[in-house]
Amino acid sequence: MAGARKPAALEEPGLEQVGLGALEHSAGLMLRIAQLTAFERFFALFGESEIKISEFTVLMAVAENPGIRQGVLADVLKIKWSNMTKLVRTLEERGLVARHVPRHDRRSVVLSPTDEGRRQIEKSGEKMYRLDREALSMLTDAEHDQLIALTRKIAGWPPISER
Amino acid sequence: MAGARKPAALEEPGLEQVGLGALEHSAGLMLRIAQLTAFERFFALFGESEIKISEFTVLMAVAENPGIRQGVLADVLKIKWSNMTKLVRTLEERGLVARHVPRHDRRSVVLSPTDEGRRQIEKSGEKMYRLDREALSMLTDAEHDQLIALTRKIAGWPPISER
DNA sequence: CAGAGATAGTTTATTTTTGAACAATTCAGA
DNA sequence: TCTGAATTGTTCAAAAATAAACTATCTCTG
Repeated sequence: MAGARKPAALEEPGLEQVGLGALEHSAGLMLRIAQLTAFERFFALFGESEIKISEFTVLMAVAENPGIRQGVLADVLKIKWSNMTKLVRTLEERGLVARHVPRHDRRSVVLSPTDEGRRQIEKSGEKMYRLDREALSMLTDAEHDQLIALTRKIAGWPPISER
Repeated sequence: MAGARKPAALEEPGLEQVGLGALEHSAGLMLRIAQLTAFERFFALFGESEIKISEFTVLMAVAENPGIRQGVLADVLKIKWSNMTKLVRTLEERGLVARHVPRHDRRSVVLSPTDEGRRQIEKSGEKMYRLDREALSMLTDAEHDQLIALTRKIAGWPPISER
């Protein structure tokens, strides 16, 4: 019927006989394809919802770091500042996070979760983690841990043990 | 001066004291952050150029699979069909790939590289792979292999050994 | 302390991506 | 064979992401 024929299910596209030759050793490309696959699967599981996954991620990050500057959060999550502005405004309008301009640096904006925001996390947090893991259910627990270790290293974050 | 303060160099954003709590165990999120980091680094190394990386990737994939249907390639590379249409047209206009409608199925379009396309690959292929590896230079060779194995598995591709 | 330059965030124009509607086939079953 | 559904690809309008210009504030240096 439409352009993309797959009904947003969890099927295999099935590389079949394609094969990308040397391209398959490009970790950058593979990283991207894997990421898109993972998100496709996640969204298929997650379905429609009020809050976007990017918004929920920011909300959770804010709850974990109350008083964080919005630009710092943007950099950590690799969200562009101009997008973060819009995203945070949405969260504020929904009463999930509060923006506050600190007296000592009136250029900046720091964020904290509202009670409603905390409630939202309480309500949906567990589901997020469950679906995130399920989207990657082709990996064993050991492989899952390996993936987290590798991605941390790529992102330049310290290994879990050192924190 | 501008929104993004970093001069597109290879600096550490330096997660510093942030820490995302449980979110750091979301492999989906980590996968995304790692992918964006890797691409950021790749582009910083790669600089300006005639051909976009997505275009070059398609060109190489076509050269590896002459006669492949454009929709199949789109699915494998996780490119939307509507984007693939535009992308392939660009490659055709530059004389790098040829489009051909096979007689037995006149709905479809199959692709093959032109001589000029092959020449382009000859010219730039090595550089691509080098920079791709360099963008992930924080990984050891063993980790790099691990990453490729994991991403293949996520994408639903067979392990290298089985091919 | 004046002022140049840097930093934080927002706004706006542009580009890119997406999704839905569409046309042209092909397929499959009555 | 005929007809309704499915496949393949394109087009186009809407949504999202990006980059560049801009405002406000802060910092540092002479």
